[in-house]
Amino acid sequence: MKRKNCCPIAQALGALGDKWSLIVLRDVIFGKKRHFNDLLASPEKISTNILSNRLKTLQQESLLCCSVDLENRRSKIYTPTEKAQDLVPVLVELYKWGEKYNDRADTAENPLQE
Amino acid sequence: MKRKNCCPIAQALGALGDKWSLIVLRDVIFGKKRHFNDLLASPEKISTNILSNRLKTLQQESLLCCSVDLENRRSKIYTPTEKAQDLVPVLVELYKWGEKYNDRADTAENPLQE
DNA sequence: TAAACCACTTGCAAAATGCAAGCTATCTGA
DNA sequence: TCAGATAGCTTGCATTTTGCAAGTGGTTTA
Repeated sequence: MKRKNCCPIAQALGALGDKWSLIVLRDVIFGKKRHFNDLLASPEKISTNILSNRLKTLQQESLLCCSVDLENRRSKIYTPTEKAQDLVPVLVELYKWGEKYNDRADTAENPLQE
Repeated sequence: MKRKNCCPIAQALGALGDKWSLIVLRDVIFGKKRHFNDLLASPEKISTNILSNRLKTLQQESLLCCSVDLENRRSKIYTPTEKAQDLVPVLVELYKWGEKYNDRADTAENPLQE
């Protein structure tokens, strides 16, 4: 969603305010996932067409860049840009909030641990 | 979207990961908007049915509470809960990110100024 | 008491998401 | 060398969410 001429929060949500973008970025940034199938394997069960679409739009937003794996040419590598790395504080605050109000945060996985 | 047994980020996005929830919360928290028509008037142009639906789901998530304006009984007052106030750091980080990567942050409104 | 106001609801179209199957290029093992 | 496996998709179609416009029903104001 294009949201020019509006407040920075709305601008940010124009790029990130959907069901999957921040999940994908979480996995790329914290989970260090780099391949399509890695991202597919997340517990949130994104489907292939949505993931494919999200990877495209995130590249268009300059949040991911894509390169070919030199040792395995059928494989592509998705890496977060600096713009994506700058979302770490957002994700950390989301994490803290989710943890505080999550019914059972104790049993959940923790993607922030490296 | 219910997302039990999953990471806090996904949990948070289950409540907030749509096109409008954080916009509404931004206006209630920073814009101090309290009435249906105030929220409708935001520059992002939410439509009445979506706003109505969002106000319901945000109440179900315990993010907003609703009361009747005692001085004007046709009017309802929506106020943020503590759970919603705890989103301030998330919104602030989103604001900073949006500002950094916004084409024209200079001309935008600033809902964080009170 | 008629008109305006506030907070919606309804109907319908368009866009996003979800599921399953299939497709193409690359690679691996016999 | 060639059948099968693998990686990264695409396609088709159903369901859900969003978007727009018009209408509704109490409340208040003139």
